[in-house]
Amino acid sequence: MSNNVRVRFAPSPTGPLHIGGVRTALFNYLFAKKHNGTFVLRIEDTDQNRYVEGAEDYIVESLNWCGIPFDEGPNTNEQFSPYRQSERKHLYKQYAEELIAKGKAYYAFDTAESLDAHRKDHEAKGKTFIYNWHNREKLTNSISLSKEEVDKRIANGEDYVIRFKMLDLKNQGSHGTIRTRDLIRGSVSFKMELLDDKVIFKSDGMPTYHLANIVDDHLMKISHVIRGEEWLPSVPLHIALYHALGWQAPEFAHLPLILKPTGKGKLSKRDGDKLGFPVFPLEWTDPKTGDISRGYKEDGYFPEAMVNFLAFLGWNPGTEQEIFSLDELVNAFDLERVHKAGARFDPEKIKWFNHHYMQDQSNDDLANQFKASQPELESIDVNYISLVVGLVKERATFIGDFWNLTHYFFSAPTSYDEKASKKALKEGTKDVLEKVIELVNSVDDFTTDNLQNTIKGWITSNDIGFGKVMMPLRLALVGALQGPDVFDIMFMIGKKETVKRIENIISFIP
RNA sequence: ACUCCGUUAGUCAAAUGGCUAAGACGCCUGACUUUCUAUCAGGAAUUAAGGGUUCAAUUCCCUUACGGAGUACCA
Repeated sequence: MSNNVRVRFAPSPTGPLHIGGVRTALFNYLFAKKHNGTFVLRIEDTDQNRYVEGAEDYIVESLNWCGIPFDEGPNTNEQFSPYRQSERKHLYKQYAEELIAKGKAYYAFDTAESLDAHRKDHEAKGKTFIYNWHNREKLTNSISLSKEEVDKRIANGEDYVIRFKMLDLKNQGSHGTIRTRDLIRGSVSFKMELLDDKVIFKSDGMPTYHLANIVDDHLMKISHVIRGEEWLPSVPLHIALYHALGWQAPEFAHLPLILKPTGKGKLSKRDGDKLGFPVFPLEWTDPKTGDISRGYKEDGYFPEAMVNFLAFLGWNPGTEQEIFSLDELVNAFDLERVHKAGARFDPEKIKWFNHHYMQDQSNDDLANQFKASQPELESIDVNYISLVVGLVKERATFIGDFWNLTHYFFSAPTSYDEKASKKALKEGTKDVLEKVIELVNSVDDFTTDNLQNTIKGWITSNDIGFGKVMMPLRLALVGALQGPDVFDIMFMIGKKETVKRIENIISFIP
């Protein structure tokens, strides 16, 4: 596995890229980079009905925002292009026909309605309709029909699909099982007799996922297929297809699914709406309905935080280290350490990662982001904002938290928190604050240290009790009982403003 | 219903056929003779159940339960 590692992320452009898809892409990326391989993006747009305008661009932008760009893909002029299946349409039919010629596939004329009827009929009897070896001779296809009849139907332009002959009793004799090795799950086996004859080529002239997928993986020399667990049941089909075409199958690795934070099933857009967190990397506007789905980026998450969090959903390094840069992830990543069981999505934990990555950024960087996001700060010196940010950033998770945390650095409080007032404003508070004004005025060199020494000195020498002074003082400056060190706040807003705010609250006290 | 996959605290999860089953998020408590959503210190909480194999099982095997996925001319 040196330089021959080629992996692909192969989404369908049917809407915004789901967070689970991002994780799949991430694991592909990590695996590729770990082995000095190539990460390919292939757009699987074989279903024209489900194509959604803008979805492909969204996928590309999302990967870029996450910092996991592809090496080959649409609009890169690489040797295996094109990378959109719709542009590779001409490639697939010949392989379907090759399979027919080899007796491994056949034409089928059954209409969707008649198959539906069969399914309903079976269901009513408590059985499952499977189109395969046990009934294919009774259905309408090139096995049950004469060659003339088949030719005639095709010549008449009748709709047909091509089905893969999954198990051929005449040639394969026993039913048996098909066994394979999955890089994550180990040995996996399937009973051949229960498998159905899947449609590999549709009546609209397009291949189905299964055919297009293996043809492209083969042609693009994909060495490892890393995809979601929902594909595990298709593995026997894919392996049989590789065999039938005389190709070597790639290695498979099926990733565990990402589950809802609570309740049953896999994570869906609805869970995000209900519980108030995004399930998409970027904001998405539905081109048809105009509905907007929020994105991690717009909600204030840093891509590093999301990537770090996602990496730990279904994988861990086996050490106690949790904070990983992308490079460190590449180094540590190993498919063997990927879990088999589905992982519940925890919106709280990704916040914790975000908080952590916030602390890593410089005050200046954060100040610039803060300033850009808050109209009130337009005329404020960014250096001042930077100092403010430095005082509060350890209690912020998002840039969007800053305003709530710091507005009193920029303008005086216009009201006082009711509960805090009850707690802080007691009998005698007025006198205490009046004395504090005196003390503040007496500090000529207005620094945090000088303020602190003066006021704390006064408190201790008069044996007053810190709470009696500090709480009303904080309330005067902030409007609530929150924020960083009171002396830092006084220093930042300056002597004049400090005095003004204390006078304000004195006049507020009845 | 059938097929496949899975199951360590509320969640993400580590570990080994054998000492008190890591760590993180969250939660609770305390501290910081000034607040807190921060910080620090503590705490509660887990091997799904039942059978085997074994001197010994969370680890290996079986059964049950539960969970997930798939059973489309969707991917």
